[in-house]
This record gives sequence, C-alpha cells and structure tokens, in this order.
Amino acid sequence: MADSEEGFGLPTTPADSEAKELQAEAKQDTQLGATSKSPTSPQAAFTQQGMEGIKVFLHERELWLKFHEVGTEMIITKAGRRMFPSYKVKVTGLNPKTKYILLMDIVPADDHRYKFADNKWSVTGKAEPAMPGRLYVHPDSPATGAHWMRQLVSFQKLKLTNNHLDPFGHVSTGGGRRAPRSVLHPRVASPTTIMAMSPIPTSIVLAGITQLKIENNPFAKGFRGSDDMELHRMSRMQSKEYPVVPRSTVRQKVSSNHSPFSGETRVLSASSNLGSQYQCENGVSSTSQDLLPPANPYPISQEHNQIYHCTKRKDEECSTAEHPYKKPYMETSPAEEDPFYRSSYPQQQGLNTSYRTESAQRQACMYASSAPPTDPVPSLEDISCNTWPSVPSYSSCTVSAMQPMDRLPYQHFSAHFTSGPLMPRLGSVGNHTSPQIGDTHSMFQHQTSVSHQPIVRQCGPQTSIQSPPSSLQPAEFLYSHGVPRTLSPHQYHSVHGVGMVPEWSENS
DNA sequence: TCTCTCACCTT
DNA sequence: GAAGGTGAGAG
Repeated sequence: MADSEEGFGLPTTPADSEAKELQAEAKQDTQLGATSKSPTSPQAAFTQQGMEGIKVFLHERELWLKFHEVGTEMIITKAGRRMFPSYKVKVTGLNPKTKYILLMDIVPADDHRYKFADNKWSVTGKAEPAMPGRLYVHPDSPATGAHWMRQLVSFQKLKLTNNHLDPFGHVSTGGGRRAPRSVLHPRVASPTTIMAMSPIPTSIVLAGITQLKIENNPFAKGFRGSDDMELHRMSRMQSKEYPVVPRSTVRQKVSSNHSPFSGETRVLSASSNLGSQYQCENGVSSTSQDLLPPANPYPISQEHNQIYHCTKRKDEECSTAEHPYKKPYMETSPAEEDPFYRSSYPQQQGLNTSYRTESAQRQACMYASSAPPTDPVPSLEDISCNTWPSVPSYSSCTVSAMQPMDRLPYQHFSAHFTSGPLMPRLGSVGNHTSPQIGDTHSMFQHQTSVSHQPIVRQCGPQTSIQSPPSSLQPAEFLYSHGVPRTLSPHQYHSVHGVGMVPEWSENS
C-alpha cells in the first residue's frame, strides 16, 4: 500500500510557520490532533506554553480505516503480540528544542463485558473494576521536539499481552474469558473510534480481519500464497474428519440479507465528515467525528464484515468468493511502503542514540498508575473537550514536554504492554507537579495528548482487539489537547484515563 | 477455554 | 543463521 493518507482532515489552522511546513510534509498523514485555541478555555495555560500547535497524524490511515471498517481485533498472547497495524504517528508543532516524552497507554472503551455468539459480539455484563494501567514510554523519550518531528514516531514494538504479571511491561489488556468487556481508547487525539475487547476463542472471529492482517502484515506472509501453498498447508493441517480444501475456496462473501452479522449498516462517512473540525469550549478543536454518538462497540454489519473466512469446520457454509482486500493491500509490505520512516529513523542522532538499539527499545519504560480509575468509562468531556463523546477509542498518544527528566510519576516496567480490555493511547506524562515527579519544580512544561481510535477486543490468554464501530468515523485521526500542568499523577489519570483502565488482566 | 506447537515468513 | 512474529490446529 502506498503511503497515501491525504484527504483526511488535514490541519487547517497551523499555529506557526514551522507547523505549517511540517504539516505540508505530513500531508499524507492522517491528522490526529487539533489545536487548542481558546484563550479562555481550561487549556489556556497550555496554549500559553506553546502546546497549541501540536498535531499528530496517524500514519497509514487507509490501512487503519480498512481494519476499522471490518472491526479490528487481534489475538493477544501471554508472550505479547504486536498491534497491527502498528501505531505510527507524525508529530508536528513541537518546540524543536524542548524535550518531550511520548507515551502511549491503553484504556477500556467502555465498561461492558462481551461475548461472541451468534456471529456477533454482544454485551454480557458489566466489566470488572479496572486495573492500574501502564504507560508505554517511547524508547526515544526523552527527546527534543526536533527529534520527534524529524521522522515518524513508531510504536511498532509495543506489545499487548493478557498477562498482567508480565515482567516485560507489555501492555496488559486483560484476558481470560471475560474479555471484551471494554473498549479501549486511544487518547492522543479526539477519540473517534472505539476499541473494544472481546473474548475470542483462540482465533479472530470477525470475518475479514484475518485476511486483512495476512495480506498486510509481513510476518503473516506465510498465510498468503498461491493455491499450491494453500493446498500444501491445508494438507498439512487437515484432520481426518475434514477434507483438504484450499482456503481460497472456503471464503465467502455473504450478502447482507444472509449475513450472520446483519445489523445496522455502517456507513463510512464522506470526507466532509472526516475533515471538518469543531472548536471545543476548552479550546481544543475536534472534528465532526467527535460529535457522533457512541455506537455499538461491535457493529459487524458492514459489507466487509460479511466476508467469511472459513475454516475447515465451516466450509460447508462457504463459497469461493475472494476477499476484496486481498489485492489492494498486497502490493507492498508496511515496511516497504514506509520510506519516510525507514530512511529517516536510522539517521537520528544526538540525545537519544542510546535508545536506538533493539535491546534499548525493549527497555522502553512502562509506567502504571498507582491506583485504578474510579470510572472505567472514560469521559472524554472530562478530559478536555466537551464535544468529545465518551466513546472508547483505540490508542492515544500524548506528548509531554519536559525539562529535567529524572523520574516519571509512574511505576516503571521494562518493556511491553500487558493486555486488558484496554485501548492503546499515547498519553503524556508531563504537567505534573506531583511529588512523585521528584521535586518542587514541574518536570514538564506542557503536554498534549493525541489519540486515534481502533478498537481492541480481548479474550482469554489470547485476546482479540477489535476496531471501532464504523459509526465512529475514524476519519478524524487528528487531535490534541492539553492538560493543566498542575495535575498530580492521580489527577493525570483523571484527565487522561478517567475510566480508562490501561490494564487489568484476568488470566485464568 | 487455553496452551503448545507448527510452518512460514520477516527482521 | 538466529531471533522473532504470524495465524491456525491439536490436544
């Protein structure tokens, strides 16, 4: 897939010329953040600190959209699995000389528990109390604004796990059978999408997702392949009870009328809906997408969702229809399509060279809140924008500017995220005056959070992450908002994670 | 329901 | 060549 992400609500009100230039460069990226403009808003102080121009663009927006349309979900293991599509963003509007910490965490999208039955996800009860969350600190942190803006910021190595005891600091999304009780919420930008977690057997249940991943994830390339390979593989895996049937022959695109996922029709909005922005009272602008009401966390009525990826056990109900996504996304691998990232990252120099190695990245810091949020359901209005619907989103990112970087106000972990019904989000650590930060001086000058939203579903040891309901247009992947620097760590979570339980695992 | 293992692939 | 990621089946 080409690295084309234009036409998705690009910034229209850059804070300064530099931001404009960067925006121009990011023209193919998805806008994730908006600008805080109102001087009378709660974000006024933030604005004064120069956070108003910070924007975050989601990379590979089209791919995210594809997954969003189908209903993203992923299998999470105890060993930890990377998210796919990987979370990459382009940040603009930072002060080139100021140091920032880039964080990401995962929060529940809602407080429900889900089960997959009758070919659909349905609420089975209320989610259990949220667990303390973790924040994944980008291994390059802290780094100057120039550094962050120089190239894409990739969270590709972030792993999700359902093992809350994970010693590597993977992001826990919870696990066990209870799974999808929540939708995760990306928090860097306006949450326009939802990430819900669902308990899924041991494989992805939503049709289309598997194929999408196979076609796009280079590591799953082994599942692509010719008919010969299909036959070979099927032959290898065939059981005594089932005949060898090429996978290509067991996929079916079912008509709407017969889809087991029949339900409300999700209509991906036109670009007009994606690009328009609204000004929040707090000064944070958001897109019209933000105004959309929360939708069914697991709408599976889209056309794409009606595509069955059958297994041998299902071939009786399948035909030979080919997956519509197969071709479009087979052209290039994510790595191939990302020349910007590939070319620029290796050239990084300066402050953070020590973070460049693989081992260093694995040592990316993980931080957990000391106490779980009182409200498992993030109220976005409480965060920064009252037009921000309390809709779970998938991931969020926060940019924190800081001066000294002695210690972060969170419990430290070594590397990955463990799973729980969480939503990844990039969160900022800055703007705290908490004693935990170290001294009487605020470590951070300002902070901006950015988020976009895929849905994460979770199931037992193997959890699935699901994409946001289509009614929540992923179109608006740009957003940013500030947080008063006077917040304590606890307050921070109130702001960024109200209800977001970045982590709680429930392994059985 | 969950863990292990597999073949195949990328890094 | 080693390490690691992937979806899926077996148990």
